[in-house]
Amino acid sequence: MVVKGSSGQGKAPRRGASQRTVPEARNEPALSLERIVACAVELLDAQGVDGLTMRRLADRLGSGAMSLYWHVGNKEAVFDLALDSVLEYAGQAQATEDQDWRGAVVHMLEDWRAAMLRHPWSASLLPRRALGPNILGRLELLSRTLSRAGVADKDLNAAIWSLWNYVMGATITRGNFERSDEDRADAQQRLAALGERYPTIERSRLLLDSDWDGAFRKGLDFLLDGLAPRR
Amino acid sequence: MVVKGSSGQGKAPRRGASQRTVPEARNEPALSLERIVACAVELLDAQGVDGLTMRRLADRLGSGAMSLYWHVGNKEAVFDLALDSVLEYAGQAQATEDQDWRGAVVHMLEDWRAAMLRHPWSASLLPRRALGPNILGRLELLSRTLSRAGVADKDLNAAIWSLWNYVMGATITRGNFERSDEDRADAQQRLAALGERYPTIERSRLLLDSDWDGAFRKGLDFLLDGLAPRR
DNA sequence: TGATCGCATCGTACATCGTACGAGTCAATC
DNA sequence: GATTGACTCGTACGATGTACGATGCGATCA
Repeated sequence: MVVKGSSGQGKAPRRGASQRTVPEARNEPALSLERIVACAVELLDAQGVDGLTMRRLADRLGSGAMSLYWHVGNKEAVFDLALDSVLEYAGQAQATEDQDWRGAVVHMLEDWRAAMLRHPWSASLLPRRALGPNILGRLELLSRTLSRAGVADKDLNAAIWSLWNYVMGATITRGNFERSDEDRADAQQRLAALGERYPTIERSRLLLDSDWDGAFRKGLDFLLDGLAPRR
Repeated sequence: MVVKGSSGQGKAPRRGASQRTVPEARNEPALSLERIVACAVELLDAQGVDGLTMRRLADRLGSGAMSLYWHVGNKEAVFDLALDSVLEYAGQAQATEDQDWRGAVVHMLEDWRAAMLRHPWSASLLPRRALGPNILGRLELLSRTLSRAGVADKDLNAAIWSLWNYVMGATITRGNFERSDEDRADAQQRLAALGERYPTIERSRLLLDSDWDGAFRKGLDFLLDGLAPRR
């Protein structure tokens, strides 16, 4: 059993009422794709992208490193699965039917951004062709909502990508500047040292105390105004 | 001599008219930060992010692997320097004085995007706090131009980040979907297989033949309309 | 002239990584 | 009882980033 590419969820091992004896020498509940992915997310949260090693992951799961490869194919797949698993979206069904399409779109995109900010490593995993079911689901929802809101078919793709791009960029940027206080101090000092070369951004304290959330909301509104004007 | 962080460019070795004899046993022109960075970019262009190894880089430069560490500190620094070096912008001085501020902004941002698309690896390096001089320069230019165009100080940071975010996201997304035909066929097939779950994005062929450039331009225009309305 | 010193280069060595390979263990089936 | 297939894991290999120390060089100073 191998999950290739980014798409996979394998069938869970069936194991009935009877317990395996060896793998869980005393307590470990046996490997499964779900456990692996969940544990990978934990590890990424705790140690960041570089902290995720197949060996460490296996240790945490109480198994041998090579056992993982029955379930996942390779490390790339672990990354892809972890990323997609973090981007699940609950509000699929209900909100769509609202006539408040704009509220629905904003809600989904803000939730998206929030999810990624909860897991800062996710931003650095984005630059890869990972189109798991959750990501596709969000795209589908976005697409359907905009379409229902009256965006013409010929403008639909442009609208979707503009919004998606905006969210991606905002998340990545935000993640970059949300480092430790120490890093922030570093940046300030470096900028001050080069102050005369970059007077405008130094004066506006661009790197230091921008209102990220406000800026995100504002830009999003402008985009929506343009893409699908409030009638 | 060590370039720490992302900011550095060290002074070039001074070497007068006389040649060193050992390092360039016959032909190699001696190590320098510039040569290292330029060669790193070449290597990244040719082999992608994973293709860049200190050993390979050193080989190309005709030197030993450890020699690089006199100039760069660590591999991270090489990445940061390569990224920034690719983002140089020529149009600094002249365009700024134009009254056509909007043209200047659009030009700079499109040039930015173009530069990153010329070097597809740059997108995957973005999610890191790399603020080299060229990136800062672009931010400064953007900032100054918008300010001069009449954007109020209190709105300035939000405007800058919205634009920056948009460009980042667009570039990263575009890079992801510009893979080989083979990958594209893969995606198509995968989507078709799951067709019934994602009918809307399948119908619009979202992943296949979107007009990236057009979408980019359109979204950018909307953003600019909102952020700094044409009077 | 020789001694000293800072810049720069590089060989060796080590820890760590992803993972190929194949042997092992079990439950279910024949 | 033999076979099969799902699953686990120990060992091993090649590659990587880089710490460390040895080495050579030109310039400076005695």
